[in-house]
Amino acid sequence: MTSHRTQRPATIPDVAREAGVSRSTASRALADYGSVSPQTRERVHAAAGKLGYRPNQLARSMITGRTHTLGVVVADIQNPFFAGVTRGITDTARAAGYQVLLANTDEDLTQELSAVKMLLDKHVDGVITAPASPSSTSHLAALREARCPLVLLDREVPSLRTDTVTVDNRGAAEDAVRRLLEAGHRRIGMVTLGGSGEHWPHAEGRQGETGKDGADGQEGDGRGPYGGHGPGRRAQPPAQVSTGVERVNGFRAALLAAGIEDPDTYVRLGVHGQDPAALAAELLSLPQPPTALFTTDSLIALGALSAIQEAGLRVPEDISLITFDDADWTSVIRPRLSVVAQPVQELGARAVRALIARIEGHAQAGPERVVLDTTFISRDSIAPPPSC
Amino acid sequence: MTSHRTQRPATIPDVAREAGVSRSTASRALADYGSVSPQTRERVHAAAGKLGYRPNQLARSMITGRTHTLGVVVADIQNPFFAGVTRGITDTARAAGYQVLLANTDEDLTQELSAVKMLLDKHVDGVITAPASPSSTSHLAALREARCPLVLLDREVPSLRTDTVTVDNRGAAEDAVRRLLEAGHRRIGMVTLGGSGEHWPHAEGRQGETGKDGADGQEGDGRGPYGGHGPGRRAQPPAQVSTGVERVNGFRAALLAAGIEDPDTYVRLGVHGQDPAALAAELLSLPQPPTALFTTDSLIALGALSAIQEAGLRVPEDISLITFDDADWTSVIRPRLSVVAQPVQELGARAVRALIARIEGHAQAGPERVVLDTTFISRDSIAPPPSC
DNA sequence: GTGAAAGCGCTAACAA
DNA sequence: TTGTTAGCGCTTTCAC
Repeated sequence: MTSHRTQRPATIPDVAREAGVSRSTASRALADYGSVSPQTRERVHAAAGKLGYRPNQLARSMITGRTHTLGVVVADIQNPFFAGVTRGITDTARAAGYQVLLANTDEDLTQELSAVKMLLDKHVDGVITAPASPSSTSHLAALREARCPLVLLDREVPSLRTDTVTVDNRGAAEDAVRRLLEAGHRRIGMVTLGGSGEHWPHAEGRQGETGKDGADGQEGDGRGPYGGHGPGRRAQPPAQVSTGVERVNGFRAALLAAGIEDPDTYVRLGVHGQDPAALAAELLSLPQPPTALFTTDSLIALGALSAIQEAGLRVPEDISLITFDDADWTSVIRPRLSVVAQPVQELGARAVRALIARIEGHAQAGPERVVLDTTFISRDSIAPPPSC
Repeated sequence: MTSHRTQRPATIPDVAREAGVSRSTASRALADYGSVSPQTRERVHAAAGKLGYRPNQLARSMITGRTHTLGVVVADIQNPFFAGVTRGITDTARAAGYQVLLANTDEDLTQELSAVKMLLDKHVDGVITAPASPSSTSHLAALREARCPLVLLDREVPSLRTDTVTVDNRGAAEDAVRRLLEAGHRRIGMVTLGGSGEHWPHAEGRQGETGKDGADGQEGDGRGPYGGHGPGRRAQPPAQVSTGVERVNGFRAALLAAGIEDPDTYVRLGVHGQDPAALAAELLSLPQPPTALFTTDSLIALGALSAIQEAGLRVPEDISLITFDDADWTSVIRPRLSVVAQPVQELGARAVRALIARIEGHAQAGPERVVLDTTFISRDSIAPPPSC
């Protein structure tokens, strides 16, 4: 009964035997560390090739503590924003020799929690996430405890002091809304989904019943008033508290700067899962409805569009519209939508680079904070308000 | 120098010591196998809880040969079709206690190859993929060799005799085109991207310069003529050769059945990466342009829409349009698009279930072939041809 | 029902 | 430069 050697995958002992060296020499030659003479190296590789040797990554990982796997936790891969981000992540990771373990959470804290636990159990080398909550972050702290690097994407959690990759949400929103103001609009509505409701703090000003913010509350900064500024070169903006909230703050700043006293009248900050169309419809059915709408992602824009049509209104004659996220359809529908484009793939790519830098030890000492520029793409969905 | 026990994660020996049992007993109690007395079991679990013990999945996997990880290889997560499928996959996998390792290929065979290799190296328990080519399948055969179950999604490779989850592309296309015919159209165009060009066989009939089909060529079926049939209850359709090609065949069958002699005149089967808008524009600039267009995914529909607008045409007055895939925007643009909706999440879910059944050994003997129903959603993009 | 001992495939001290 | 030895954390015979 001769054993078939092709049956069982070849192991280091097999290669060592074939090459006539010891296991450790074979290992050194194959994993490319320590010192091996060129000839032996050659011989070992030849033997490995001949036997079709593939290192058992499981065994290797157990020793080295590296799995070359990145954990990615996002709310919803079906949202074009996250789809683009994920695309950027997987591509960049692969190019750097890392694989990606993906989990959806639907903005649900419980799912996020168990996802992170799983990732930790699987010994990922690092985690990228857009956290559902800035306050309930014990699972994220657990990552630190396990010495598992973490990069926050799209959303910041100041209390965490970890690497982040975001866009300047406040500035971008402010800039976008200013375009609406410049077109002559005074009643401007905003529809956004602020994450999982109670978890995220509400925006500055009245709208808020607060909701415990900042949590562990080191780093009390980032809450102060924010000097208006345009896009482009600028000083480091303060830490953002929540993507949705920051955008509301930018919105409000723009209106305030234009002398509009009660900027919150037309703000609808919904919770995740709420129907954006209903939120928009609510605004449109007001006695003095807004003459322009600002939405914070392409899915919400779709809802707004739906409500606008339902109300028998036309864009931009009756109502102007700007949205975050340059989804593929925004330039095909008529009128084409003016948008705040986020560099989605780049966001993912930068997150991966920051994470790998951290993993491989060539990152700066403190947390790195990457803030990418958005691009306003002017198309046909903005016109002066109908009364003008 | 007392060692801090919270520093290093607790291991089985730690738990065993704490519970006052042997390693093997602890292992048995924790992994829940063999026989352990209820009391010991209790004691071990208590100890584990106290120490915050988490099993090292790497070590466990090395022994058991199971990683509880599924490999997923898709062309492009940014395509809403794959985003939906991936969503279905991750959700179903998580519910079943599996994680998902994701890879994008951009329909590139080389990337698909290395992705599969990586997944194998990572010892995934199974792989789900929408293969880029039906002929170059050596990497997929390698999966079988490594006893790694494989489920094909959206596309079939008859030579592989493995589980597949698809929709009835031919029937769905035929049905959709029939709607166009019933509206009075005779010049119907089709724009599709057929995967990576040379890899996929061309459609039946003239269009084809062939391209080696079927490859290893066991199972020569699935190429014969295909009796027309509606959606819904039906006999098992023959194996599909390529999603794109099958749809072309359905298209052609419908036209032929309607007595149109030269159904290929307005068919544009592009290769991946080609600009769908250009393909559509080409059709529209013909001396006798089509009065209706049929596209095979939402991205192509966007391209077609773009070309239609460029040509100064209106939907549906000047030209009718039907597309595969009920992307979110199709029901919001005006006119709303009539579509062939695929059960995207369900496709992913079924693929996971088939795969896990295979992995866990409770699957039928032969390959399972799941063919899901599509749904035609009638909206406003179909009208009689302008000349009528 | 429980424990002792072996071993998965690999890397990493330490010698030589 | 190379070989010897030990051991990562776990499961799993095999005795008892």
